[in-house]
Amino acid sequence: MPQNLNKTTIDFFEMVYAVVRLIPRGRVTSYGAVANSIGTKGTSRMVGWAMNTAHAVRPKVPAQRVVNRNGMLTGKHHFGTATAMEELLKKDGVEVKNDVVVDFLKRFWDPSKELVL
DNA sequence: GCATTGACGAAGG
DNA sequence: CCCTTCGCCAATG
Repeated sequence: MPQNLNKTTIDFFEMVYAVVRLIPRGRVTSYGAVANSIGTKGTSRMVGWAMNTAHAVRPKVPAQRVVNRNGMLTGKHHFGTATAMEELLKKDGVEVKNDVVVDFLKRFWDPSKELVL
């Protein structure tokens, strides 16, 4: 993870936002992966919780690129409309079918893994 | 300051 | 293989 992300100096939410914003267009990741990338392994739930307030943060956090480990859009309900999250993902070039990201494994983007460069 | 909760995840039955 | 339970940890009441 970026050296700027120090949980001693930066809040947990800020770290989550930073990682999520680094997700490339057309790729997705999971809450657990984000949590792991920022050091706090077992905070996958809080990652989702952070996404809840992400909409109020500038610049907007692409929370639609973060799904659960199955690639399911569990947080779509928090996007205002029922199809908002799918639409955003579709704009990113990510196909969504039945609330699940198609080819999730191929589109999966591991922050801690691909961020190291 | 204790109890509940949550956009999760892994393990067990 | 589906469903339940448990663990995780920070925020919230």
